Amino acid sequence: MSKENHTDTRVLILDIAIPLFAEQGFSGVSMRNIANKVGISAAALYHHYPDKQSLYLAAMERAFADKAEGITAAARQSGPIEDRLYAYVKSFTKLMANDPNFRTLFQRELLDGDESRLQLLADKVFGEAFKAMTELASELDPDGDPHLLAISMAGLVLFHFETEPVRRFLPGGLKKHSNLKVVTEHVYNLLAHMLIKKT
Amino acid sequence: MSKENHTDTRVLILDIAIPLFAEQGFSGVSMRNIANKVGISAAALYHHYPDKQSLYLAAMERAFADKAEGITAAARQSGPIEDRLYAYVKSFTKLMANDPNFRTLFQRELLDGDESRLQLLADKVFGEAFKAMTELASELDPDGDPHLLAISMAGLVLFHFETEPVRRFLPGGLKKHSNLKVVTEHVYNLLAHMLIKKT
DNA sequence: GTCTATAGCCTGATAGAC
DNA sequence: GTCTATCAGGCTATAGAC
Repeated sequence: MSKENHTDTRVLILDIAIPLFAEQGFSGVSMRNIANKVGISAAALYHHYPDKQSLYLAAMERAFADKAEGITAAARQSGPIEDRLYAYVKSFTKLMANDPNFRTLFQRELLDGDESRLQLLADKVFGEAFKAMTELASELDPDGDPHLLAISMAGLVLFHFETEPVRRFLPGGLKKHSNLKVVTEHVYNLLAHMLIKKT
Repeated sequence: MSKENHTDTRVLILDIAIPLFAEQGFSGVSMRNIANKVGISAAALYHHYPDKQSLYLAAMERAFADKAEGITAAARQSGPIEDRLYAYVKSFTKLMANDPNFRTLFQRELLDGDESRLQLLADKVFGEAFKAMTELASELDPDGDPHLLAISMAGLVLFHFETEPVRRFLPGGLKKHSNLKVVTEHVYNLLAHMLIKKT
């Protein structure tokens, strides 16, 4: 039916490569590393992907596919703005807490992504979700800059997970501080102050 | 006087290596890359540092030295809490805006740092500054968790710079959104809502 | 679709002359 | 303190058998 012959191996390779690239980055992972874990030779990898770059891009596409849809839906659900804000924070936090590969690869792309990869990230992964977030931001603070507030709303969540490995060495750092519910409540309460001020 | 013979070259190597490691990460930079830029042979590098790992650690130590002192001082200056909060946000934003190598290396260490490197980061680089931030957080929200709020206060600033390469592809993204003053005012206003609620 | 073998290059690191 | 030369091994990628 389709032009290409999609075998199980083709996808299996990506599912093995994704956590490897997340943990060690593009230049930290070799084709042999991936091949060994898949259980085939490095040469066989080249039957499925023409080169390492293509394999990496295919892995990113799979790792990033449809990940932000829950966030978009949460920010746009019906109901009072408090509920939408809470649903947004919860779904964003959930994504970060439950999919560490996604989060890590996103961080790595921010550091290492070239122009075209960043454009893809902005358009296909976060485009619609970010638009929904700016709409929410406009309601939260009609006089402010929605882009700035949307970025803040995202950073507020992400940074709690980004700093997880180092926080246990910082004063007051506890295990519960990476807990989904704890982060959700904290960030929601912080952002909800804007509403309290307005009403 | 000192046991080791500190030549200019020893420091020059680090100042060349720091931006390279920031841009391409540990595994993306070779000893030959560094040597070429310094203008010496790769073998000469090994006269100054026993191996690549040691050179990298020395580069981190130099890149991170005394960077957080301004933040500590700002958070602990005398005056009303509004002023201290503003001074903190401004000094943190300044550091992130003016020292991209520092910021990038910090992000990379969060991704790739092993236990001992993260401990060093927590103790020597951010230890005192983070303590000052938790004290500020306690004043801002006496009923909240100061560790959580301190993390939020940092993430709120950092994320605006972390996302700089991708924001121009997102709706509403403008050049001014990485501007020092714009970010400072935005983050300060956001955090100040907590004060308004309390007073 | 997978293998072995290998080309050609880059890697970290060392030896020894100057 | 820097050099050239080199080692041993890893890297991406290809050739060709099965």
